[in-house]
Amino acid sequence: MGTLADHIEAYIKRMLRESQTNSVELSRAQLADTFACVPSQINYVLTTRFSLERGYVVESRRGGGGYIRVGRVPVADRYTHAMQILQTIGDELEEKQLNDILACFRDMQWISEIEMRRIRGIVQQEVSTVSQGKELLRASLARALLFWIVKSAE
Amino acid sequence: MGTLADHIEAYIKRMLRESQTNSVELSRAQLADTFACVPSQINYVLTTRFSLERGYVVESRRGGGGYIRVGRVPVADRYTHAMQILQTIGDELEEKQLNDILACFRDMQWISEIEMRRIRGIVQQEVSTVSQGKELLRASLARALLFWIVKSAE
DNA sequence: GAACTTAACGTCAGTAATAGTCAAAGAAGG
DNA sequence: CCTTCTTTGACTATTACTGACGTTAAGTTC
Repeated sequence: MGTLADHIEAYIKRMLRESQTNSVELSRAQLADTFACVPSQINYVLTTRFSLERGYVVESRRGGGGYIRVGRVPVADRYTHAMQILQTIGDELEEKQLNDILACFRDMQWISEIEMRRIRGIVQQEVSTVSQGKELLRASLARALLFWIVKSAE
Repeated sequence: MGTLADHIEAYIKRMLRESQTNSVELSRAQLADTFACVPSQINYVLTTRFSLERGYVVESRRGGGGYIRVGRVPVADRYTHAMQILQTIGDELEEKQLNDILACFRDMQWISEIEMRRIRGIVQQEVSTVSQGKELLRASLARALLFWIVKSAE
């Protein structure tokens, strides 16, 4: 006997399975009405169950004709490993750790030597623009760029 | 389905694609009539969807024989243009500005619709992990990812 | 050619329709 | 108990659309 959030999650996932396009468009208010709950409950379900890490992208628009679109991003098996490594990146990332990860990606031939240098360059460039929170920014940038590459390779 | 504004936007973009000259001339009153709306709705669409930030120029003239001309911003060298846009990103970047840049990149066919969503997803994901400096982080992430794409396309 | 008329387009503020955020209360499980 | 997950609702932000009123250009009349 699941919670309300579980039911809403299942409902959206069923819609996704039934859609040909791998994405569905919802109306927050209408969905909330269907499940007789407050609209913000829908946001709760989306943030807890349909995160990028779990393989979903959520877009939305407010105002008249607003909507919420939930899309499935396929996660290929051969990149599961790469994703696992990305998930080891914590809040902060030292330059040395970044180099380790880049070396790992290069060794796995997920990126080339040139791309490795390019990533280092971009990250260094961006990190040098801030005076505080360099490790935080480095972690975000590394995750973002490597995630992009992993996803693009699919 | 989309809103009225979305339809008018699509209509104008189709006209633009079909025109060889990279620009189209409209009659506000006539267009409003076609879509059965008030004329100012056309202005709304033009300011929200065809801004300079998104890579369009709009000229118009009032009075008898008045017109509205919508054109794509002239792009001599696509790479240069992309870099120029990236350089307009300052220290901070609001979500709205990011959307404009992404829309512009998509309209220039530098990125696909799917890639646009992916970037939005990655940036949202990363930005949501911090409590402060969201605009700062968004600016860095956007620059890094888009720079990566531009460089990779060279 | 000044005044008037007509035909465009522009602005702005208000209303309605959506969605997002956040903190606090409640429930469930250890 | 204590922690973590769920649920709620008050408040906020964004987007779409309309209509009244303003501005500009071209044509017409005398």
